[in-house]
Amino acid sequence: MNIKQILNSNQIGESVKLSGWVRTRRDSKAGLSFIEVNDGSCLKNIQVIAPNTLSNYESEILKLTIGSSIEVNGKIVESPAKGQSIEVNAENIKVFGYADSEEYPLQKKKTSLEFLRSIAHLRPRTNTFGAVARVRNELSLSTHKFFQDRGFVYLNSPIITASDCEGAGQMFNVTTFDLSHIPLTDNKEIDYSRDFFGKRTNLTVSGQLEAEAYALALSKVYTFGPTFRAENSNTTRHLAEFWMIEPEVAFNDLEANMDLAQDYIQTIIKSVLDNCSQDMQFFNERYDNTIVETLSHIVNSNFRRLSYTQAISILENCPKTFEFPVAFGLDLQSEHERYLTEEHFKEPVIVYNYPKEIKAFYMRLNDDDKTVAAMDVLLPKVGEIIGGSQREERLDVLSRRMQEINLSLEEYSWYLDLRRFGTAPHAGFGLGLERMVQFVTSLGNIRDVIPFPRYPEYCEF
RNA sequence: UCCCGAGUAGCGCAGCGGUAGCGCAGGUGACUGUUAAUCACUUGGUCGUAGGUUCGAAUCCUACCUCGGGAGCCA
Repeated sequence: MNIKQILNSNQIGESVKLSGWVRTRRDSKAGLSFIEVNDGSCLKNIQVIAPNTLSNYESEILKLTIGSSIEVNGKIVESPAKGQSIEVNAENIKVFGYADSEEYPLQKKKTSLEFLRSIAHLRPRTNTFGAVARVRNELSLSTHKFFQDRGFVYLNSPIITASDCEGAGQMFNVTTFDLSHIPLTDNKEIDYSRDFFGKRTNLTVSGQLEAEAYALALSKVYTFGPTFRAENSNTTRHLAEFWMIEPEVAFNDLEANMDLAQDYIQTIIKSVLDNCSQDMQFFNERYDNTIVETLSHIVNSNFRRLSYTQAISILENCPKTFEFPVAFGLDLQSEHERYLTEEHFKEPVIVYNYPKEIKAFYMRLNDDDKTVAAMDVLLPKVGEIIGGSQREERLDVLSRRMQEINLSLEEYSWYLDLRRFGTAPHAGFGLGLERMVQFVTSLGNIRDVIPFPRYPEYCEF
């Protein structure tokens, strides 16, 4: 049994075997040692009582340090002391490995998240990172549950792609070239025809285009995979490698898309509140004493929906002065989004119908010919957690918009085929998993909610 | 990439022109069904790097490096 099961079972008198890592050891002159063991199954440790009658008490138990790994066989008993209702009386303890306390960096003391980032291979052994890992897992699991329950098909969109898709930012080049001897054409340009795929290829920045192909066949699909952006962005909410969830639904319009986004966010947050209450209590106590309340509120109330035009109007008429100008046609800056969601409404906000000039070519042009059916879901603190839209399903309109921004119709012919043959209205969005984890755990830096973060100038472990 | 801020013992920090200190961790001892145990003692630092100013620099100046926060880009 793992420690979570033992603590929940309350089977007094039962024999158990448990394994884990020592969080602390206290010795008593009464002839026993208290060993708190954690195995990551839950936030809580279990207290193991090691009597000095154990054959290896002097030789091994008294040498157990924080971080040592052990296996315990013993009996579950009621604890005579305060602090825990049950504990395990050890009948034998096997030591797998010690952790020299002069060298092991995790001791009973405060450590900063920045320092822990430098020991990312050991930080999962802390309360915070254990809790983050479990919450992240719950968000992933409930994501699959949410979509599966609604008849979506899980789609594995390609990681390597040849489409220089949607200008979603700088891409990582994928090549097998010997970079010190790159083949050149007669014009001294890189000869990608001699590369592995015979053309220039990159890591995906979005599975959306491929998801559209499958949505226009299976009706409802979602992708959930790694995404790569080579943008030189150094912030608390950007990573070069992150995980994105992208549902795509045929016959949905923008309204249905917003409904889906809200339902999805509320559902996965609720499942974290329901299934990770101990971890959430920890974040509430240690990081943000309003987070559980905030999340509960979000689960139970509709997101505020307003058009871009309405958002501009609110910003123009608000008493706050902004660093960046506010006007129709200009994109909303971070400070504007934050004002809307953190100060004005103090809850999640969905802004929709943006000017076409500031949004991607595939977003459906509205009848006003000025705006597109785009939507961004904004959350307090993390900002944009979802970007999505109803897609342009009209072949002529889509072709025209692509030509306007000089996209090659030939290269995207397969994408245009989707409109050429049996086109249908459809919509979807992308949600950054890490931003969701960040929001739910209330941790300030996205680098602390992914096991091994990758960002400019940093790819350790 | 730009704008701020910070780099002092393993970790968290104070010192801000006179030659380095506190807390925690570690070590030793005492005490204890203990619980971030407690108490006493104790190890440990060429103050990010390289220059410069000064009789004298952790403290002032310059450059660089690293980290953090904010901005842009976005998920």
